[in-house]
Amino acid sequence: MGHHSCCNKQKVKRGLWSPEEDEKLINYITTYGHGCWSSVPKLAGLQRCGKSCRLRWINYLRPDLKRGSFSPQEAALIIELHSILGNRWAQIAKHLPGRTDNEVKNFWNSSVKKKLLSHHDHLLLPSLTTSVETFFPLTPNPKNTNIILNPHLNHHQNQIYLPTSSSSLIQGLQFDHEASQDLKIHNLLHAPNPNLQEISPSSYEDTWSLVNQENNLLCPHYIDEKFMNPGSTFQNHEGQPVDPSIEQKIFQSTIEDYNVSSSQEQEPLVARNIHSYPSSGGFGYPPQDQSQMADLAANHMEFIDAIISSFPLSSSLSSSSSSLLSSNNQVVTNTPSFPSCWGP
DNA sequence: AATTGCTCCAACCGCGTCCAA
DNA sequence: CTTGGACGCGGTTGGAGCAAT
Repeated sequence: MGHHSCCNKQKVKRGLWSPEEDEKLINYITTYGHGCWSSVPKLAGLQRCGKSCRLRWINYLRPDLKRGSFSPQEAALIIELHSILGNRWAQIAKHLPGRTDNEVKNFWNSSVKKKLLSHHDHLLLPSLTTSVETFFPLTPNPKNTNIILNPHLNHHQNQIYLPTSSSSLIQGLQFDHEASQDLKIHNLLHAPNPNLQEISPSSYEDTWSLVNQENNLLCPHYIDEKFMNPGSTFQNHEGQPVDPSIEQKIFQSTIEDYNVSSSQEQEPLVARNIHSYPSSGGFGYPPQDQSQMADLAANHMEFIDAIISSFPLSSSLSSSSSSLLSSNNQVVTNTPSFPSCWGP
C-alpha cells in the first residue's frame, strides 16, 4: 500500500498533530499561503507530507471553521441535503458555512445514520401529527409572547412542516438548473413562515425591518439566512434593500444578545430562534408550569429525531436523488407559495 | 481501582480527476 | 496520446475519552 509520492521522499510523521506542528503550519500559511501543498511541509519545517498538512489545515486549522456541535438547523439541512445528494459530503458541506465535509460525514455516521436506521426499524410510527408533537419539546422564548401560532398552519399539503424556522429552511431548498446544477439555498427570507402570519401588522413591519429591538423580535429567516449566506443582502417587505448599517447594527445586537442569554446554554444562535416557537402546551401555547418547562429542555438529538420523523422514511437512507423526483420522474422544484405579506 | 466496551472524530488511505509536460 | 504530479473526495481506521461493570 503506497503512500503518496510526496510522502515517500522523506520520512514523515503521522498521527495526531502536536500544538507545535499546528503553530508552524498556521504561521506558514497565514504568512505565505499554502501554494503547492507538497512544498508546504518543507517550507514550514514540518516532518509531514503535504497531504497531511492540507487535511490538517482544511479540517481543523482554518480560521473560518465553526467549532462545536451541529445546530438543529444544520442537522435538518444535512438530513435534507443528504436525501438529495447522498454521500456527497463535500457538496453538503458547501451549504454549511464553517463546516467541513469530514465533519458532516462524521456527524452523519455517528449521530444521524443510527437514528435513521432506528426509525426505519420502527415502521409502526404513530401518526405524523402525533410524532411531531412528541418530538418537539421545544423551550419557548418568553420574550416572543406576541407570536401566536396557528396549529393548522403547521400542516400543508400532507407534508409536516417543522414548527420552526428550520422547516422554512427545508422548504427553501430549490434546484437551480439555470445556474450550476448545484443546489442553491435561496428564498429563505421570503419563504413562508406560517407561524408568523398572525403577528399584528405593526409587529410584522418591525419584524421585517428588523428594528423591533424592544421586543427582541427578529425575523428567524433573517438569522438563518445570515448564517447560511453571511455575505448576502436582504430586501424588506417592499422589495427595497435593507439599510446595511441598520442590518449590521441589528445583527450585531442580536449576536451580543445571544452571547449574554446563552451563557447558560451553549447553543448556536439559530437554535434560539427555534425556541421562539412554543409548542409544549399544544402548538401555540406556552408550557403550563415549571416542570413542563423542564421537560422541554430538549437537546439537539431529540430535535434530530423530530426532523427524521417528519421525513419520508426512505428518503434519508437513500443515496439516490429520488426525493427530487415526483412519481412521474419529473424534477420537483419545491417552490413555496408565499403569503403576500411576506414580500414578493 | 481496574477492566471492558463503546462512541466519536481526527487522520489516513486509495481512487478518481485534472492538467501540464 | 501518455505519463506523472497535485489535489479533492469518500470510505475507513485508530485511539482518546467516557461510561458501565
